[in-house]
Amino acid sequence: MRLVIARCSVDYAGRLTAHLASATRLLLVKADGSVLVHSDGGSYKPLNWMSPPCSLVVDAGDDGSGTWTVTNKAGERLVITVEEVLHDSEHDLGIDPGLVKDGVEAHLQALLAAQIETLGDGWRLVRREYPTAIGPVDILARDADGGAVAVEIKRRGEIDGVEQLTRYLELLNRDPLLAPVRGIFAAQEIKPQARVLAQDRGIDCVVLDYDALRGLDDAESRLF
Amino acid sequence: MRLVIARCSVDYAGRLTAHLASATRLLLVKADGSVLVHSDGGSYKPLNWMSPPCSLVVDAGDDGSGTWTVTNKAGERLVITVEEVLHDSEHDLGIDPGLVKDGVEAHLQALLAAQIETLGDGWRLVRREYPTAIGPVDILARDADGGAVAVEIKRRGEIDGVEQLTRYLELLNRDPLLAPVRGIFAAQEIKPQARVLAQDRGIDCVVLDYDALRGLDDAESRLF
DNA sequence: CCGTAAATGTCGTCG
DNA sequence: CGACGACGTTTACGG
Repeated sequence: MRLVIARCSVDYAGRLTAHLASATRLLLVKADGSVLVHSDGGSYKPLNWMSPPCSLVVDAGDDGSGTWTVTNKAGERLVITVEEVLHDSEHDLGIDPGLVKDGVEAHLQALLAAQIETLGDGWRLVRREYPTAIGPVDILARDADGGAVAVEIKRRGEIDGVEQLTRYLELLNRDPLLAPVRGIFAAQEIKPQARVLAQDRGIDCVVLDYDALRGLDDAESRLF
Repeated sequence: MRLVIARCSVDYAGRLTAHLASATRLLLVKADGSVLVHSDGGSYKPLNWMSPPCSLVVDAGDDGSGTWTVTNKAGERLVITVEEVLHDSEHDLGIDPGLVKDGVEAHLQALLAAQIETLGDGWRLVRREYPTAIGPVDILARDADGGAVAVEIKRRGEIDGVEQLTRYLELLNRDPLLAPVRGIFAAQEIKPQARVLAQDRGIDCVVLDYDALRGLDDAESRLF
């Protein structure tokens, strides 16, 4: 990894056209050839960048001033005009073991599938990721009376999730072995607009308590 | 901006829980207190980070080893355990003039509005950003027979865009002065699933040629 | 401040 | 490799 602090201007031409006027910035060159241009503010997103795979050609004099040109196969082009170099260092980082995540939607789905009776007494899991022509429904279950129920799970329940479940329900209800299929929209948090839309479509909303689900799961695991 | 190359492990607890095993990485501390943890690969996204506003507390010995704790108001927490510091430098960057963009969806919309006859002979533009209760439709037009047409424009046409247009059409068709309103889904590229859904809803799909639209626009501009 | 839509989205997964 | 949905999405914009 190469770290350069330089006064520079930047031009990008690719999926859009963009320009950065001259200022002092961090130029970060990664081992895979990718380049990030960071300012001293904003968020984690660089002002400008080129993602790998790409190739960097540096045309610079002894003082470091000159032109960096980064291109990729799609013909996107990032041109950095370096006027003055204030810092330049190279570092060997090695390979990163990578991030381990926990607590996302997949986990919610696994927990709820394992504890489907949370939704109602006598409920049974048919299967997770139940396939339809337009994609899999998170959970298909049967209620105590044997009626089919499609469950869509989100961390944050917004309008798109209700639309998604609506499409699934429309398809599932064409299957005479399943119809009528009820819908349940389950999320840790459900936005008011999503709730209204769900209600309008006859879809029930359930707010999931992640900690409680995890706690129950731990408790049940310990019974073995 | 402070640049630190260090062997470290990282733990994040907030919207999810995540862990990075010990390895050599770049720790980037911006003037606003935000912290980015970058490896020597991946893309512009850091392995882990904390966005501003947040506060950093460093508890370290003379050799730099110790613990960095970054917290924000929402109670999210990023803990960096520094084992060894390989580089540490501070740089004054000043304020950045910021990025100037060109050539996004707004431009597509302007071009298509100026050349609405691209969609059909005798078509007239009613207005861009035609307001509805749930937000503005990109373009409202009248075809050669005077029938109302709502146009939704995307750079990449995916399923969400069709849903969006569907909601607009539902509302517009309640207006007796407009109904019946046809829908057109226009994009530089339309995904197969979006096309299928659009067809199912009676919405026509149009693939836009950005270069051709721009070319026509330039050609017409030159006539003045 | 909330809600919606766009993004040079990026990232995983699965066919 | 492409399609699709999630994301600690982030970011910009409008009410």
